[in-house]
Amino acid sequence: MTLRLHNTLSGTKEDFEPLEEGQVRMYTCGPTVWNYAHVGNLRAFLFYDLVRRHLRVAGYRVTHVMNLTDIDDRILDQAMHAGTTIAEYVAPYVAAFFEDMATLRAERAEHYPRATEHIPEMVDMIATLIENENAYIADGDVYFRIASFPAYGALSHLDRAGLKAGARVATDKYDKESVSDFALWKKPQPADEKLGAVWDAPFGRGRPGWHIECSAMSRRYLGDTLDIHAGGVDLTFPHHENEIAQSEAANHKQFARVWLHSEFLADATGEKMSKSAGGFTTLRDLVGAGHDPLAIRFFLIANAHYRSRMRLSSEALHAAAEQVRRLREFADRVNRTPPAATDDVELAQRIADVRAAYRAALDDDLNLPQGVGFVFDLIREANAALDAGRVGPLNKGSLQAMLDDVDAHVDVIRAQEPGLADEVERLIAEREDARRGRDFAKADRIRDDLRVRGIVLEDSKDGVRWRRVAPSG
RNA sequence: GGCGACGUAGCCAAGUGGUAAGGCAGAGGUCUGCAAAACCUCCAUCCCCAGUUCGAUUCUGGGCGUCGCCUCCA
Repeated sequence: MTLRLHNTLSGTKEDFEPLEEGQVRMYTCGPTVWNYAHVGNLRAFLFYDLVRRHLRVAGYRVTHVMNLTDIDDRILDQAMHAGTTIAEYVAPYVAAFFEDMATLRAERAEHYPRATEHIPEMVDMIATLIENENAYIADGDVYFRIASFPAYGALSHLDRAGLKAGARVATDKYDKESVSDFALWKKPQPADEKLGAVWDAPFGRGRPGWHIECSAMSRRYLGDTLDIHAGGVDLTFPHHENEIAQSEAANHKQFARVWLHSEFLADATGEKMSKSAGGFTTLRDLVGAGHDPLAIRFFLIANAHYRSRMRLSSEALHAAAEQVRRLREFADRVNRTPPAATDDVELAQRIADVRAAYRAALDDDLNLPQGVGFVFDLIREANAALDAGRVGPLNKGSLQAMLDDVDAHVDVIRAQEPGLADEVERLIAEREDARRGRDFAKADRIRDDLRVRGIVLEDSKDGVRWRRVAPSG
């Protein structure tokens, strides 16, 4: 089975083959830590997580780099208003980013380079570009000369004529040769020194532009050519286009072989969620409203294909929560059901087919929603087989293996909230004591308290089981 | 103005040139002391029009609608 990925560069799905056999070098655009990430940002970050997980399922070793943009205009503005340095301003948002990623069970990348810690790499690359006349100095700023890079526009399929005709072009407050030339380095503004946002460079003191960090840091950690570069669609132009121009002009090598772009998440009104536009929802908002992080994770990666736009709604989130519940309930049932004496041959074949179909769906440009659909089909059949006592030892093993296949991507089935299980088990034991002592008031109080916290108890003849639901008051 | 995407049941959503996965919600039923879980049954002809085709939701053209990029943006 070959992994096929939709490459923005060609606009088609291509068989994936890394440069070095068995080893994938992947760079993904991370957060600008000027605020909390909103769930739209997180959709992209979880998409990266899905890519790296499936690459490993497909047998590759992965070196994944995700940058943290810790200097840009917004950060400068905010730090100035807060009367602090950019480093201090950014610290809590960096921490929040890692917390959010952990809450959503994203695997850690191998490297999280920060822009401000890689100024020498950027200065070095800019110097090369100036030397090669791909860049020029104008009034203390350094700009990339797009005219020197004929391939400019290949990724986003925008030609420069189109850019010039655009209704919204930069005003000429800068002394640029061409309106679409972009900044590599910016001369210091009066406040920058106090903000801790000025560095020395042979071409003058100042700070880096936004795009250069990705070119410089990806080269530092992954070399001249990346197997995969991923980001949100809105980064295609100009950010990724500019990265290509900088890197290829400086390195004379292809920058990234495959470009993956994830679609954005829309808010409830159907419009793109965006920080600058105002209304946006953070993970904290959703969790505070009682949504289970596992459901949010499942919604963000499995509700729709990564190249489809998706709308955030409480109904969709609830549906995702139910799907997670169903997966976990089923896994739990398979695990605790003693196998029947014999295996069901037809069921065995179905499980094998579904496992193959699931894998094929993921190999086909990471179609997790489709793969999950196949799995839910089988869960219904397997539940019926369990009802009928037709699940033998081999069947049980392959059902567990199938769930492992799915959890390799979704990672919500075996996930446990640390410490929760112990506490709930303790309260259940306390409640059982109370019931034995005929203290039903206390027993019911414990059950009600847990219900408020989002834990439902189910009494069955095999004992008490518990599960997580949305908290209720 | 330029470029592009999308429009599938109440909601989310996959998909295919041969009469449309899955989840949520809803209705009825089985099981159960009750509840829960689980299972069974029911619930769409794919925005509109024209064309290509034996046959189109799937291809082409037009229309309508929604949205994105062209500016910071995952």
